[in-house]
Amino acid sequence: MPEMPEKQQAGDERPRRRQARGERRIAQLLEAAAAVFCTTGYTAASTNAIAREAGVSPGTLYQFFPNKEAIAIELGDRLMHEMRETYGEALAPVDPATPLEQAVGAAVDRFIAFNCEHPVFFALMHGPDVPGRITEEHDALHQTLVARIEGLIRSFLPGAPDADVTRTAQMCLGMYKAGLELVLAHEEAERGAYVQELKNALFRYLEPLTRDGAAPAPDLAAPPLR
Amino acid sequence: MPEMPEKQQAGDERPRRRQARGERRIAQLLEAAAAVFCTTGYTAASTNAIAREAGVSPGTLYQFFPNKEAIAIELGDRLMHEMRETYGEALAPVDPATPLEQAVGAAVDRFIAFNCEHPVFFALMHGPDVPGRITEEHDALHQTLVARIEGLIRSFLPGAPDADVTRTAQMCLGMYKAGLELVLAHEEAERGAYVQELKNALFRYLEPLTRDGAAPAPDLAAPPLR
Amino acid sequence: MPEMPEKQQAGDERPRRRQARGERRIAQLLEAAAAVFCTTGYTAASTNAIAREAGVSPGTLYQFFPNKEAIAIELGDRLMHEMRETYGEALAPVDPATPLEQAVGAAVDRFIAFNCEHPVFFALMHGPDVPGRITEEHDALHQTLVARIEGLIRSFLPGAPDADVTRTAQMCLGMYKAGLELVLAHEEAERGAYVQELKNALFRYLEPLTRDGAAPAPDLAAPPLR
Amino acid sequence: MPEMPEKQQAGDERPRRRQARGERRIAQLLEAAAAVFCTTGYTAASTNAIAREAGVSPGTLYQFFPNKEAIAIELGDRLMHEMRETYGEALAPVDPATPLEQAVGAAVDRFIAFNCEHPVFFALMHGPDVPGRITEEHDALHQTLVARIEGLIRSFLPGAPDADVTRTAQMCLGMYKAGLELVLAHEEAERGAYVQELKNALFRYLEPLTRDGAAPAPDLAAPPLR
DNA sequence: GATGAATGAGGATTCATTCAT
DNA sequence: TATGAATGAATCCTCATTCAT
Repeated sequence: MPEMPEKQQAGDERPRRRQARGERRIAQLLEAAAAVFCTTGYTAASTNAIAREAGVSPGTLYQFFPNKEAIAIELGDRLMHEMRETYGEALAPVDPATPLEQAVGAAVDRFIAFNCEHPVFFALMHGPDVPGRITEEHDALHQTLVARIEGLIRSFLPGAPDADVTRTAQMCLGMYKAGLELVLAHEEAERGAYVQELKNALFRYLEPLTRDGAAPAPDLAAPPLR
Repeated sequence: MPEMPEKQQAGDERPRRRQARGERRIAQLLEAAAAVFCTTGYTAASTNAIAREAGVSPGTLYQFFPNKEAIAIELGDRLMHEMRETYGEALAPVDPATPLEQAVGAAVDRFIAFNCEHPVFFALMHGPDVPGRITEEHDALHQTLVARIEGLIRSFLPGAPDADVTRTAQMCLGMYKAGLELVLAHEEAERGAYVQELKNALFRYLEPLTRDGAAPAPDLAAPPLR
Repeated sequence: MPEMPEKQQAGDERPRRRQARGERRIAQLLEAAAAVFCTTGYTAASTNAIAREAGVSPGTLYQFFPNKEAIAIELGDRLMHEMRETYGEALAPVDPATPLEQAVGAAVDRFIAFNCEHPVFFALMHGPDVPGRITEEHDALHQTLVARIEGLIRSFLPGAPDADVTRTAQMCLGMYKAGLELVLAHEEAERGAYVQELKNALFRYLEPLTRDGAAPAPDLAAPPLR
Repeated sequence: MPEMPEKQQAGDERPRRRQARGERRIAQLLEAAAAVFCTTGYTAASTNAIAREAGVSPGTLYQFFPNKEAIAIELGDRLMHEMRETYGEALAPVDPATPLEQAVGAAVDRFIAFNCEHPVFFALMHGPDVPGRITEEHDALHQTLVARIEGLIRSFLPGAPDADVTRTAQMCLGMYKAGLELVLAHEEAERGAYVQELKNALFRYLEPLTRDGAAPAPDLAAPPLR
């Protein structure tokens, strides 16, 4: 047992040196996984395909990840990390005085820009195509995004009840995803038009909420508008 | 259904009866496929599983459908057919005088009701989880739905340019899908709240369009950010 | 549903005709499995190897057996069936007047003969090499054999308590197996000598039990022999 | 650790210390191997699992053992060594005057006690479950045990021919193994009963041999049946 | 039409072993 | 020495599809 303590105690350098290669491999594998997820979708992606794409043998992949889901989770984590690094803690750090349309517009632009830089993002967000089968990695990503949107919403609606904010955030995320799908499906001018459409939809959805403090929505349900 | 008679010129009865049996088989298979798509998702569904679920041999399945996609296409077609039968040609046959919120509310309710009666609908709408890989059946379904929504929108905006109507319809469908996902993911009161939220989002998105005829939207595009 | 009853009702011919091929395949696969189990042992045997030995593809094997264990179970069942067919319900149908040594000798001879004709028997009896990991098929085989030996013992010791009979039978089976291993490991004269040795051991083990009715063994434990 | 420079021409200390570390590693690995063999069985045990259990990398394992079999061989050797250390050269150093039942009882008790202290013993004794595939380590263990039993038998039957003694020893070992399996498979009182049963079987098997000097067994072969 | 057998490539995963550090 | 990365064949098993009956 006292086999390696003398070198160990210093810190955590030692294990690192070995992992240099490994760390590179992991990055390589995640990159490959991203590519495969993008082209085939998460469900249809195979670990063998990922390994092949990464130019390593299947065994090597399994040295670093126990299975496909673990890869997706790690990928999602890194994506979230990068998003946080790039855009700060909230999706958009807004001061409440910012006009809503500006905040929404900026958030959408960032969201889309981020996705264009990291196309896997989209693939991971959609995850397996079964509603019931929520896998861990998909959910983690989803929850993180919802939390970020909640933060954004709260900066405009400080007093709103949690449940309402969550619901609104979920709805916004859904609209984001739907809009993103449309944006990605088009090009050039049409793409721009869809970007605008998404901004419109979100702005209009949120705008009424900011008019009266407490009530999260002047629901058009019972005696709704007017 | 009497789609290919030109080859069967001679008899009328024989082919009929044969087709009768075939029709039943096909219905059986589609029902089974629906069940399997719902539980495992389209991508992960296997033809063998569908055949098993239908209580027939794999060979029989392939006597009626050349492959998995064909099953999904036929399933989508029938779904669309049924929707048309149930709800008429437009998603909601509206008279332009109907208040928008009412029209939207009714359309959402129908949409959700239809999906609850035909859960495959959701599975098929989402289809394979890759954006680029638009499969035929998914697309057919999608186009049909878009067309229906376009009809609905046109009844409110008779003079709007095609491109704008299409874009709006696409956006609406995306919001529908996103909202449906949220609705299905919750239960009881919360589900109801999400239904309302979806209605709100759609109404608010569409409402400005109805205020001025020509301009599809008093876009917050032009003078927006500032 | 009323798709095939008219042919079905007659009996069970129809399904059979199809299964003729399948039945043959099953026999073929079991034969191959027997060969593989014999050469590589149960634990190390692979389903692919069995399929290869049978000259079929892996998929075919899985059409008939869900996994390796199922093959072993079926193999064991057939073996037991054959044993019953060949030797009757008891391992040796004895009349209590038969001298014990004769009964033992006959039983051993049959046991060995049976094993020589069906070498898998040995492989299956030993099963996976972990004591705790008793697999179903090994256990089934074991229990059946114990039961048969119990029957044999009871014909000599009608009044013995169940627990004692079982224990004795287990011991006999253990000795049988151990002896068989030695017999198979040798050839010619030496093999014969081991056969005799096994008979001796069993006879001497059982002989004292037959001398006094009730007591299963004049135990050499406390004041043993003398 | 500063142990590498010169090959090892002169010093006594240097090599020693190197071996010291190596010895510890080896012991560590063997211990781990024992644990793994016990839980998964020899055939199913993997070198990676052994290394993991030992807390070392696979590479380290292969620095000391060329393969799995070598581990088993070394493990068996050490086991035999320990047995010799603990119980002396013969399985039981008996003076011919000792009553047989006492000698047998003591030997069985020791055998079982040893196995309880070293559960691998059992796993190694059974080894790969194929009769033909006698692996080296299994055989070594087996031969050693047989030799020890031969010694024991000879102390009672000084004049018996080698072949007979060997055969008897082999048979005894087989019975031992079979009995041990039963003993381990039961607990509490039942376990004790099986221990007794094993003693009975061995004693009764050997007892006739001690009655007349020359003939190894008053075989029930020649004038037996009758 | 219907069946069930057959296929073989491909899925995830593990393994004994080797190699660079 | 020791490590951990790497390998690639082999594990079990499934799948879409075809074929003989």
